[in-house]
Amino acid sequence: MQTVGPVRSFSWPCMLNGMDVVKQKSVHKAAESKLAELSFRYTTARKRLVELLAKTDGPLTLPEILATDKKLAQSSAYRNLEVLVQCKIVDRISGIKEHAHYELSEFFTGHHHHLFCLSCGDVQDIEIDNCVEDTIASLFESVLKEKAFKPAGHTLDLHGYCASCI
Amino acid sequence: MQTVGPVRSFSWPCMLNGMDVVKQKSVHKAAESKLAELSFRYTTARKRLVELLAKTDGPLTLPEILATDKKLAQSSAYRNLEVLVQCKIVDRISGIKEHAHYELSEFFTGHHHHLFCLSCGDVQDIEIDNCVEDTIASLFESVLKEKAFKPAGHTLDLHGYCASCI
DNA sequence: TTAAAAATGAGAATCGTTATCAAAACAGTA
DNA sequence: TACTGTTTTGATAACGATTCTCATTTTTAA
Repeated sequence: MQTVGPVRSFSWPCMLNGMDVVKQKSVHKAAESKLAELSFRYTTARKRLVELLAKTDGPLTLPEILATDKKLAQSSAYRNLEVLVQCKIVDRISGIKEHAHYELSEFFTGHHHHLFCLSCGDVQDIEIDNCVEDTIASLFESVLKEKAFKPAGHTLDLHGYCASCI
Repeated sequence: MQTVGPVRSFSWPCMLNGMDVVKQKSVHKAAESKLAELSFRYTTARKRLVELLAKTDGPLTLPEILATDKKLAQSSAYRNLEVLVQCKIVDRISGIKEHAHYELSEFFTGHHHHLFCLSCGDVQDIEIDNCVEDTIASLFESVLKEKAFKPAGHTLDLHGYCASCI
């Protein structure tokens, strides 16, 4: 069961999970070129990871990834996800519970945020209002003034209880 | 060296790190009563933890806590911090780097957010504009409508590089 | 006091993640 | 194609933060 989500208002190459075949191809192309920039190869194992994350709606843990694609070896998956994160192809979300979650980076999915289920540890994507984003951006400015701190990004995550845990 | 920070605009019992002796006493009183609610005792070890966190400016890791108070045992410190978190006396901040950070809960310190240093893993407290908070609150509303998700809190954290890592 | 319950602390165990290393796959060159 | 050096792989071991175990100590309440 794989559904296509709502269209997001970001410029190319912002794409959605559950993206169609044409878009998936450009994901692979972009991934390959991003890897090449750091002299990494776009191997079969790495392609399988990107493929899997591209067709999945929402971030996955490593056990979930391994369960979905039985051909992936644990140690290689960890190593390759690290490489993909380094090349900004994948984002790693360190959650509240045990396992980290992985998803295609915001380069592909567009800037978004997360819902963390405090009960089961599941993580969902959410988009938020541009006006909130703008406010956060202005917050950056004031932090820059008050503190000697060089901002590089932010996380605005909501914690609560997901449908299956309510 | 222990300084008193700026006054925050939250109702009692919002207090600051580096709080004075009188306020520290009320922290202990509140901690004791919160523990009692769940039938926990306010033991010496727990008091030492609260004392330490109350007089420190910003969240601490467990190694930092043990280094500061040599009388605390590692396993007991972990166990007691867990109890204190459970009683909402302490907040646990799972950072980007290895160790989690602990600080007095927002019940004592007021609602605030964090700066994560991507380089050294240090975590600082920051306060943000009420208007940002309001926007986030309204965000909750829309999430409630769109998803079957029961919100319980949020984190708005800035990632970047702290003064000593720039 | 005394008995039951809770807390302690040293060490062992757990578990997500990372490192190791020999074998396999690959790229470039002649 | 064969050669050579580099990258990747995957099984396994190691690591490290946190949690668990359990005998001992402390505390509570009768």
